[in-house]
Amino acid sequence: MIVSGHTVKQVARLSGVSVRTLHHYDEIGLLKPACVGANGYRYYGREELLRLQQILFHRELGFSLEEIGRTLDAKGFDKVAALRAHRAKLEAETRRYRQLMRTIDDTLASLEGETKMADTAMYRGFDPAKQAEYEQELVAKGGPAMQTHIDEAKAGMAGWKQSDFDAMQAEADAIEAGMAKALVDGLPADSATVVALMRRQHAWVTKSWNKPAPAVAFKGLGEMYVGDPRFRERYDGRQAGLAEYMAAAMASFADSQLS
Amino acid sequence: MIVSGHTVKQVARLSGVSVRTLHHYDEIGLLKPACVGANGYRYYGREELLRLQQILFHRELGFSLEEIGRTLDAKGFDKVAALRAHRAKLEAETRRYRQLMRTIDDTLASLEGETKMADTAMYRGFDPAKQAEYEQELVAKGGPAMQTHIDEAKAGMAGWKQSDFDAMQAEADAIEAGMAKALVDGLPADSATVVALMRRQHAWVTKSWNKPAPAVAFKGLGEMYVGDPRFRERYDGRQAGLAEYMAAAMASFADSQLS
DNA sequence: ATCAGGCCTCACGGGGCGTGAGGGTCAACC
DNA sequence: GGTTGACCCTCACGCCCCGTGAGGCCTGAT
Repeated sequence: MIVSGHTVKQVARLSGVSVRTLHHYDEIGLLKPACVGANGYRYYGREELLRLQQILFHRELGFSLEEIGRTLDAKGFDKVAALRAHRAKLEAETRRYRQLMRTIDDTLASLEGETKMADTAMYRGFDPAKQAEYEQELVAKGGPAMQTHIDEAKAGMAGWKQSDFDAMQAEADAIEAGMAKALVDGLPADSATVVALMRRQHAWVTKSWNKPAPAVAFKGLGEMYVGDPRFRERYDGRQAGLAEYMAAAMASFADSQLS
Repeated sequence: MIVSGHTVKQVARLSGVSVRTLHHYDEIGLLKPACVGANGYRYYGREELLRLQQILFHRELGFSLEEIGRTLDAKGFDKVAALRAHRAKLEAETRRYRQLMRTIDDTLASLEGETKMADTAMYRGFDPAKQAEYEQELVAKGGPAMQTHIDEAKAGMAGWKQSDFDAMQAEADAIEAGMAKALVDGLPADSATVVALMRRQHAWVTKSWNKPAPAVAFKGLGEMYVGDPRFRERYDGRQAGLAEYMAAAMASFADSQLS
């Protein structure tokens, strides 16, 4: 058998990661060499280089190595779609950076001009999860900010594949079923069971938006279930009163857990 | 004594960090509360909020908590200058992100068009330390890229204070003294002693440039010591032939260590 | 034959918190 | 004046992602 390809050092140089990192990735099964020589040497081929690129992108975006592995190994994983999603996230990050730069400018102005700055304004841009809140601060409750959220959600989902949608559908279905049962059982919106479901709901929204939903937005989403006929139909069609029940649970959850 | 200020949770909400993180920062002495109640509660004031903001900026830029502490506690620390430096780094990061996005676009094109991509091109933008090399790839050796480096170096140094300069001066002086001695002793440019000094020199350049010097640039810097009369005067004034000796050592180091 | 410069496998450690366990405190309402 | 429930505290263990040797084999050029 002809052994060819790049050695660890070569891959390290190409990609900028350390040799130790490659060893580690091999250890945990994240990136296995194309083949291993009789001497135990690792050899990487083009496919592995591409996979490493994917890994680095995901890592750049803050995923854990385990998540990355699961994502890349999920069947139906679409490289093209994933790359597009990465692009979108990078754009979001650059937006966040711009926000940070503005925060710096504001702080500078406040330091030089001796004008006082609101406590909340000092941290704009640090927490990605709070980014949306700042946006909402600007346009007041409701308004166009919600639209922004939805737009970003769409941008994030651009990188998905059928299997992802299927999985998300399944989870949504499970949550709705649980909520329908809770409703029928007459559980209060803040009962442990419902709170647990809301936790899943929040995780679901987080995933589908590609970022944690801030409390206000989560609550607003719940209100949308009641207000928007398409949503209302969907929920009430499954179980009478489910839309309102969901909204109540989400509001309660938002107030209690995410405050 | 009147105890007032923000509690941990409040600070956590304002800044987006976890309560545990605040505890941790207190533990390691990075961010102490303004005062601690008789009950042991931590209370943070405006000054602490500002310090936390500084910490978050530094953290965002990848500094270790220890480094952050030392920087913030260094007397003569200039908030304004530091903020300006942060801005510069954020700009650099956005540039890197743009590079990453371009890499994505290239990869996408290569995936869709079935055209092959150079192995090196696949990783553009991942390793900040290699960023400069990509820049140099574009403008060929020497040229305007060097200028870019110098400009960025200046931008980085904008965030320094007198004490920093003093420390850097001292280190530079020590290195030069060591090199002068090595020269007098007739040590070859690749002797262990000299290599050790070069390691310090490289670290020094890394610090003064706020990022690791790529091999080509390090070598180029050495050449500048010979070519630029101001540098030449400085070195040869200390010890005849030192400029050339430094250049030779740096070139050798660049070739051997950083290749 | 030698020798630098890769390569390998352990194995320890360390930064930056997450995550309980176990237990006080405080404001508010009964 | 109790009882919540939401805070607060202090340990202390653990996890992730490697950095950093130590100790030893491979290999290609001199």
